[in-house]
Amino acid sequence: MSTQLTAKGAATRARIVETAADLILARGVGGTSLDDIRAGTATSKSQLFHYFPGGKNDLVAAIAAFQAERVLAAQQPFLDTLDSWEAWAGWRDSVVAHYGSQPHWGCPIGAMTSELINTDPTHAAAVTAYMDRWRGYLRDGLERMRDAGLLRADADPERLAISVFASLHGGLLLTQTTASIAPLEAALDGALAMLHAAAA
Amino acid sequence: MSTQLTAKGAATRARIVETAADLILARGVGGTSLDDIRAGTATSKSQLFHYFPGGKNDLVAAIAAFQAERVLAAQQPFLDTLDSWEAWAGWRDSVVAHYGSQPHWGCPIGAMTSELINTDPTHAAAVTAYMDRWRGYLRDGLERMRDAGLLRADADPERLAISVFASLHGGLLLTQTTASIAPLEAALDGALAMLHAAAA
DNA sequence: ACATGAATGGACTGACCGGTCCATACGTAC
DNA sequence: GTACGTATGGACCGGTCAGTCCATTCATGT
Repeated sequence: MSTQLTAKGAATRARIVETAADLILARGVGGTSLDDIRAGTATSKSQLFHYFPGGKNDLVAAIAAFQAERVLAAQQPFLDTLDSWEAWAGWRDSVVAHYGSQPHWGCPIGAMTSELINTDPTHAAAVTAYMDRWRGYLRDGLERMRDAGLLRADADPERLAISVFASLHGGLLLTQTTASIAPLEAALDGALAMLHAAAA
Repeated sequence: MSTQLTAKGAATRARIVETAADLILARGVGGTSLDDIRAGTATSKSQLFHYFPGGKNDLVAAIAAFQAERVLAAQQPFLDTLDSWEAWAGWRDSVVAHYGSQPHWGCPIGAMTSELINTDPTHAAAVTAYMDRWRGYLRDGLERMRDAGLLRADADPERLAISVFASLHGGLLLTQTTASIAPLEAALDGALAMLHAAAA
């Protein structure tokens, strides 16, 4: 990335990432060609390679980072303060609201993960890092709750966080297959019930 | 499918499906070419089209059915008798054992679902039907448990089944990203804790 | 205005892939 | 043994895709 970017160039690059992210979310990495992206962004082939010298790989990496930031940002206010039962309920509602308002069902990161994990270890590692960070917020909140006496002393925040995280992503997978937000709600409610079962 | 199959032909067809299923499980539908399958099965291009006249679509459909049956068969003895807490614990262990013994991480059906849902509605519908059937076993068991007084009368078997199913598939997704069976165990234990919270 | 480098357009290429086609080998019924 | 249908081999075709290349336009500093 030795080339300089003018304001115009940066805007074009950002436009490419955003639009391509939606295209890939809708049709998958393998199902989206550079020509699709070129058409969708009103750019030319040379621009794609100008801004992403590494070609599709570069672009996919940028999109993965963009998607991950977007997903985490939407929950950020809640993720930072998961130290009370009310906060968890609020997080649950914000997750449902966020994924219910998306033009597509399912989780952008989860979908890319399962598609790339078997074909592109480099990208998969990057995406996995985002998922770990995400799950870390849940664990940290549970840890604080345990230390505050809201959870039983023998509760395992890491393990509980994994379980909640699995419910979340499983629920998101089911929203895809059913084209409905209901499974996500059921999954998250189940996860919260599970947490309450570990209350002090 | 008007052609006749001799015993030899049926054996070849079965060999193609089994081997191709493993290839696709390892590298995805889009990441597996007919040439890969041809090489992996020691057959020729014409045989693939001889046994699957509809081409790759036909083959993928056959593989999806094969995978689904394989997965359900592995749990069948447990799925039919999910009407006690002991049975659920046994199911949990059998699921962990089954997915832990696979050469690859994650769920064959889940992976195909999320890959095909955006590109091939026909296959996605077939795979979704299998997932519904699978989830139905869980719901039926919970219904029997509620009727037997093991669950609270106001428990919603359908909703609980969705939640457990989501935990299962979320856990399987995490086994992929972490290359470890631990997340699945945590997810299933969480799901069982959630069920116990609905006990009478 | 002119020079420099970024931004853009789009034709072109080589590889890959799904699918077709024809030729050959095999097996079985008569 | 011969005739017919299945099983198999592999060359070939047309389309698509990622990636290359060169020409042109635009913006900016001097």
